[in-house]
Amino acid sequence: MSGALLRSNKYGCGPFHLAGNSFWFRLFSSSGISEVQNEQEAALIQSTASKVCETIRRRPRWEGFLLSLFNPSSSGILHPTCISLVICRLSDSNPLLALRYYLWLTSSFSDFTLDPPAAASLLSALARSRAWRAAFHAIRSTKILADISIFNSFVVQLCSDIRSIHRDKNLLDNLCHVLEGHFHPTSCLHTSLSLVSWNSTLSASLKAERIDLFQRFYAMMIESGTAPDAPTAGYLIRAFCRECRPMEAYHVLRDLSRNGIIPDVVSLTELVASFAKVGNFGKVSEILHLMIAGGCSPDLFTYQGVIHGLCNVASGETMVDEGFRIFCEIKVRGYAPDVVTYTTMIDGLCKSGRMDDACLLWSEMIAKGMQPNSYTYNAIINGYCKSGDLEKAQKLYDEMLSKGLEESTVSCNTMIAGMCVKGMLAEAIKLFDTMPKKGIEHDLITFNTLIQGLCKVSRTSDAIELYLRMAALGIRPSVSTYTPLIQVLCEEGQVTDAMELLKLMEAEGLEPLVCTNDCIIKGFCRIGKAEEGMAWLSKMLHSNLKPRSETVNKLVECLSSLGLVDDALQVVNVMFGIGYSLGSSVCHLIISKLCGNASYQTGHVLNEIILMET
DNA sequence: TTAGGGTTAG
Repeated sequence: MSGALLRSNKYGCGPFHLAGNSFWFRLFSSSGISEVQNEQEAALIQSTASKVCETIRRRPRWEGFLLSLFNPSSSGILHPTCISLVICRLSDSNPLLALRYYLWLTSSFSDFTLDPPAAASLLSALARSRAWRAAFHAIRSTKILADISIFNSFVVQLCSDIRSIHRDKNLLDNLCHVLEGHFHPTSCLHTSLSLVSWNSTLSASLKAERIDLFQRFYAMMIESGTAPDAPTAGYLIRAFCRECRPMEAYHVLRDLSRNGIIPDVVSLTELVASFAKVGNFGKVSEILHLMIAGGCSPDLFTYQGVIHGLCNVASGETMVDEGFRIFCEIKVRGYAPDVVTYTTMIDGLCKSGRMDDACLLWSEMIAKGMQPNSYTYNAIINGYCKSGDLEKAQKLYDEMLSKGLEESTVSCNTMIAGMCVKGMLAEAIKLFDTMPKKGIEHDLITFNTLIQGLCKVSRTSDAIELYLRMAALGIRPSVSTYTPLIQVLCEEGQVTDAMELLKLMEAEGLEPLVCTNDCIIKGFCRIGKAEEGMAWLSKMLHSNLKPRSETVNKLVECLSSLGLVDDALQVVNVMFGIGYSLGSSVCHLIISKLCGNASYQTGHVLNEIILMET
């Protein structure tokens, strides 16, 4: 009985790991007792453990007097079984108190280590109550992780608590850091985590969108000699996809399939979607065939990814047709498109201007008992905004609200863009102003859309005011913020201000669009500073940027008007080099200037111009 | 027992 108590008690706590010179060891050795030898002692330890728990629960700052309340040599308070009992009991009721007791022990007795079952009990109690920071405190400041099995269950518990991981951005970093310390060559812990634990770290990193951590966990896993399995390969494929490296993911798949292993449908779906997104439909088709041949049938999500890629505007209209064909085909084959699939297809049709087909699908999904959600509404509202039917867009917007679907930054941005396109700036500004009152945040797109709208109608100072407001809100401007501002300033001849903005833009590490350079040159022409325009052109050419034909024509015209015919001819030469031709009015202007000045013997260029004219 | 998909500017 007494032996059984020592080996394991009803709390699952085994014997305390005694260092040779520990306080308790000396205490019992000196009295000739090294084990709990009878039931009387067992009862004493039980009783002391209960009293210690009571004291810790009820009295604040017990650390200062606990040892004076319980005589170490007669109460058994420092007996390993007693300590384990206290830890386990406190862990059950109040894990943070258990941790406090544990930290008190480690700080009071330098050679103290908790026995693995009690350590496991403490850590799992902290994990159960999601006290991850406290758990990491225990891990970092003590030797609590001496046993690998404790580590394994801790890792799995932490990695499955995605809510906490999302809430506390440092949790996975902490885990990675602890693991790196433990698997360091100088560490005494050489046994690796289990495959399940490693996989859970990879899965959690993906869910937290922390590919940097994924790579570190994966590197540790491989270094520690753990062989990856099919789920590992699936996670690896997904990690490569997230990094926009589908070819590397594809190579992982190839290596696996050579060995007859086909990863899960989720990772293959992500790979298919990645290739579809970049328009590599050859690879899409290859993987779909591989899936079917390997017995891992593509599902609705897989085809959804394909259709989404095909409907992408960048892919062009014919691809939307192909997307629609697949959408119809999968229905025939027994797949039941859901709200997301319908939304994707409706959005694709809207973006290619096929509003009638989009409306047919809209009715079809409702007839099938599916209710459009905010994504579906936004897609079709955007379609009507783009096609200029703002009345229909507004009607659907109101319908969306009447159905209890919430307005969002996206829905407001869509309407603001639609209003701006129609020149309804007052309405756009009104909607913009009501957003914060409704608790809807402005974002970069909101500001960019409205700034562009204001610039389009030359409300430049209002646009600049908005630009300053967004900066004050801490929203970092993007290239799309600056482009319309610089353009309108140039059009108004305020080239100095435009250059100021350009400098700000470059200071923020933003690369101006090529057309912004065109605006600057035309701006210089507008204020009669053709030579500065020419200098800017030369800068563009040195940077291998191709100006627009219209821009160079303007520059030639301006230089000619100012009588700088030599310069004008130089630019004409550049134009011919690029493959541009002179517009007829500019041509007439330069010829008249040449004829008016006999000193210009520029036969070559003149000949070319005359040839071009005829 | 579950995972993974869709909407806004340029």
